[in-house]
Amino acid sequence: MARAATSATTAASSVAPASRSAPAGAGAARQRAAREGKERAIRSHAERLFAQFGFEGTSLEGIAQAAGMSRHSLLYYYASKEDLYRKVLDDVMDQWLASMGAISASDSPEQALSAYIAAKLRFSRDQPYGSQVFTREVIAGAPRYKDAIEKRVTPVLREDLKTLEKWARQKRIRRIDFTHLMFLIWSATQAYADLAPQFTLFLGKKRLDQKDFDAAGSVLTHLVLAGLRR
Amino acid sequence: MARAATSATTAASSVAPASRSAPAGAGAARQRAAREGKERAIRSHAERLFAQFGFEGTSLEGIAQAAGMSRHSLLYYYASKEDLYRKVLDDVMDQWLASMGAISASDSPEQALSAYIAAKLRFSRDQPYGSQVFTREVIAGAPRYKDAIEKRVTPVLREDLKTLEKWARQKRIRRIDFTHLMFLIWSATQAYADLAPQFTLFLGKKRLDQKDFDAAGSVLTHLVLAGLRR
DNA sequence: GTAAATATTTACCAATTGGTAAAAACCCTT
DNA sequence: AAGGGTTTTTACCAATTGGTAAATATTTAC
Repeated sequence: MARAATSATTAASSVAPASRSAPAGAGAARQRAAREGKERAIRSHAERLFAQFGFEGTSLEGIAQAAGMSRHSLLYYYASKEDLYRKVLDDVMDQWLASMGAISASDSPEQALSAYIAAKLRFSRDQPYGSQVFTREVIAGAPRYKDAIEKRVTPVLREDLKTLEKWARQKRIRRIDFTHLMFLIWSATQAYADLAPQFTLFLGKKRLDQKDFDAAGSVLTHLVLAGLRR
Repeated sequence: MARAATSATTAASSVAPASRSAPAGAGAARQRAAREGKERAIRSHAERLFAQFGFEGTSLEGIAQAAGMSRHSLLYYYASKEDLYRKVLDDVMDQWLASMGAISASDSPEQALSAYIAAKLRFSRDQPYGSQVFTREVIAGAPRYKDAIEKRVTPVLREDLKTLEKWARQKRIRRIDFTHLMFLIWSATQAYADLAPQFTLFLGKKRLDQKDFDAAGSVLTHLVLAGLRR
């Protein structure tokens, strides 16, 4: 009954129709571009479906259909479901690291933390599916991505802790338990992607808009800065 | 598809056994107790497995096996997978409402909010699986439990908002966006159930202990109270 | 002991799952 | 136009899925 992950309409999407009036010799390049486009399309649809139905609940058939190809073609590009899943999460991590970065140690604590929170919220707004896939993986105990989390997320968090610790030594912020502060910022910002359905339900609207994200940022930033004031 | 035609079997049979004024009927009581025990066992194992694998990723076979019975016996107690799933979430909601309650309007804001945060964290500690099932459902867009969330969670949240609003009018707390404040408290406390695997990974331990929950409560309470100070 | 309710087992089913192997079609370079 | 690499299609497969129906066993009440 995985009808859930299988879109009824075969129509599908994506994959730009290879512009063929390309100069001679560019055939290989066009081919490569087409391939990359297809792989990107696959990962993008997979991300959306994994977010909604989880790893086990998403079928390759459903992903392939959404991407406008057969399951067998999909398996030509990705060796297995788990392979695809991991590459989707790789994408998420890449984009997360690219858009986030660590807490800027050179700015003032107020500036740096505001910017950090804003960036994290922007990520939730722009990459809700990726965020959801990530959270689902974590809830399940990270059975397929533990190593990558350990290797890519943990170091960044540790770096941030050092920055906060330094500011505390300089008496620029109050010393509290910075680990749990980071957990709080992480979870509160993450929630605007993961728990958006619940939030919209309560707010009585279809989707969160920019105002909601602004308000969320204001509240969280205000609380964090107030809590760190000496 | 065909699941619409199924039901009424268990519901009908559980209607009062024709009030026989016979001497006690200790046998029937024992039988009823045994049945309740089995149903509780089923729901409890189902909760754990739904938390780990989600609705689609959990098989009735797996639940039945964990509960020490055949899939067919399980289907005797619960008409379908979705029926069982919803009843698991009913349990979660019951326990949540019983252990939480609204923000106490009669206490001082500081007292009431501290108690509220502590209770929510206790729930995350004591019912991590239920919390996870709930969050998974929300991430997926609450396709199977939207009504109950709307009916049972939303009113409580609204009540809490009114309390905060009242305090603000009385100038006992600073007026901020209380809706997003509630979202923040919800997500931050919820995270200690849902994201525990990530937190333990970072903390380098197997499971969160009481100290972690205490520290989490301290940080969150401190931030909330500091942010609400006028 | 017997009838009736309660519970479990057996038998069966159609659909879907992820994946392999090989043949066929397509496209690019020469 | 031919050869070679790249994609897609066809054919298969064994396992698992949730669910129904009926037969059987077990327990309870009389």
